[in-house]
Amino acid sequence: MSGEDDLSELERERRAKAARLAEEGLELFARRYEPRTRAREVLTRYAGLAVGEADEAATLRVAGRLVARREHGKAAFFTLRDGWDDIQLYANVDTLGRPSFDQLTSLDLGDIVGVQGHPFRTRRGELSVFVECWTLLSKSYRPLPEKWHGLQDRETRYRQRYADLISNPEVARQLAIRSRLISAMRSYLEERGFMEVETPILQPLPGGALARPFVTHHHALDVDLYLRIAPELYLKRLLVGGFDRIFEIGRNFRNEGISVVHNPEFTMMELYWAYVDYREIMELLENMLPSLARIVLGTTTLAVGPHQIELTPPWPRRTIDSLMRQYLGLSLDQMRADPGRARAELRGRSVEVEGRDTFAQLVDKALKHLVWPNVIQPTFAIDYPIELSPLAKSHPEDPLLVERFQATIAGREVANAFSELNDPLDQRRRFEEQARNKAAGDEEAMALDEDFLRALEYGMPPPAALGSGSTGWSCSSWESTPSGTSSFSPSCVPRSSESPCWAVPTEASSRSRQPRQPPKAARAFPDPSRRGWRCAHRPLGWCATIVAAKQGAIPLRAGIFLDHRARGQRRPAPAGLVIERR
RNA sequence: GCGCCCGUAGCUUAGUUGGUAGAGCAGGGGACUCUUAAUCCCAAGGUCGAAGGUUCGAAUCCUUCCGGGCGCACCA
Repeated sequence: MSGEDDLSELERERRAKAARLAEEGLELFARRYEPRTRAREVLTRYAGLAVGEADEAATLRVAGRLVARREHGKAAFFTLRDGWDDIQLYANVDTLGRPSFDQLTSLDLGDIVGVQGHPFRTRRGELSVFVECWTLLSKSYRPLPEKWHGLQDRETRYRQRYADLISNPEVARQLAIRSRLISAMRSYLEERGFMEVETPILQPLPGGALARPFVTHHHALDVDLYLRIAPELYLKRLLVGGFDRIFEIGRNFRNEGISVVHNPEFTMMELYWAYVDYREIMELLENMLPSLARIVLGTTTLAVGPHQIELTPPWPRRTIDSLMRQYLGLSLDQMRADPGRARAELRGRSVEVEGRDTFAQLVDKALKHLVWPNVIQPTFAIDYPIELSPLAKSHPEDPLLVERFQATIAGREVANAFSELNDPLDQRRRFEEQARNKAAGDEEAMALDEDFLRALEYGMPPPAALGSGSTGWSCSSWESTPSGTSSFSPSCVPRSSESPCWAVPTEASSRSRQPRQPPKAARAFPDPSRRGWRCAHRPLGWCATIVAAKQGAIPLRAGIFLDHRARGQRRPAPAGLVIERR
């Protein structure tokens, strides 16, 4: 809790008002409000009430946050927000009595209240709850963002997702859709004989995808572990063990750039199906998505931007070769044989390419810049060149192709699948290829996983697999409103004030007094020689930078943690050392 | 990493060729018993991200720093 000095005028005003209400005998933070009816249910149950009509026999109890107030002397209207549904309240002096009415109208926007009353429809036609009595459930000490424009600032919206959700209920609705989608997907797969499994997130070797991993450390074992970049290799081990239809929905972690569609931690569904190839996976997907859409949205037609997307199967299958011919004017063979010409054709279509781009990268860029933007309706792009897909099984008719598809909807890659390699010797060769790339400086190259190869050597039934990231099947492609991100809590660059902060008392402070507000968990002082730590160096405030050292290639700085009462003094008493994560 | 842009009251913002800030919402006081971005009246709220510099004078121009956003690249 900040000291009074740090509060804005508005916050002081709210605290004073809260104290006043408490004096009048109001409990500021109640325990429960039960039974209660959700706003959504009230709105549907009484949708049939005619204008001006009231159902005085009914008693409703609704609860939520006051987000707007319209006073009319001896009457008042409120907007109560319950989740992402708003319902109007009407109160007047005649029903509540003067003291209760005055208290109600003096509440702050943002306060959470419970209200008992009956439903009626106003003369202007809005279904409302006529307040007969009310209870304060939680006092809000912070003013809400602007009621009409909502919270706009992107940074604040991501960092303070709670404020965003209060202020922009559309975001809450999108997240609820996403949640229902995942739930429906689970049921759909289970009904078709797939078993949900959980595989390690902490892995001794990161594998199954080409990406930079996050590293962490197991202290008891004194070994580095990696947060998984994909569950793939562990799911395949389960296939070896005999499970023939499995899937996992969970987080993957990739140490890459952060953007609206790329969170370093993201949810992904991976599915493995033994004894089939990518054709069955295509059928599964083109049947599953419309089915989920019907459950979650009640329709198989989606509005995405200006486009109407129809999910009904079958979706067209287009080979990469035919897509290249159509959009680039070159076949795959031509591109492979003459990358220079492919580069020229791409440049001619104003796609930026670099001289060192390989055949695989050129195909990738052509897909991304020329093909996907033009493929609006659900489509399977199939039969990728082998250079793009080191883990896929080769095509029976063309050794330079693999059995792989990507499903795209409205130009977005929704899923990626292939018939999986199950020859351990072949797999070993491809790992070794990756090892050479690693040696050549490719940070994303896959590590050779001996245990995984051993599993394959026992024999894995031929499987096909599907991977689908949540950005593909969440709001942006399922709903027309772009809400920024599909994540409940988007990752942000940590702020110095939000970074994990540890402090240990120094001699000086243990002799004097502890700072009034030491950072929480001020217990351990992590070894500063470990990567990724740096000093907090806020210029004047809680700490001051005292040294800048260099440890290996990592610049390190440690700081003195000051008792904040000592601010402004010439020689403040150091209360501890502070370091902060980069 | 590279490029472009931004930072003004709790929120949403205006600010002209440089003359030390003007609104709306929210908050305070008052009026109003069916409003819905309610309305009307009154008053209050700002070291214009920070520090330097140029200038008689800086929110505005310059430099540095801090915080952030958006493209591109990598990728889901």
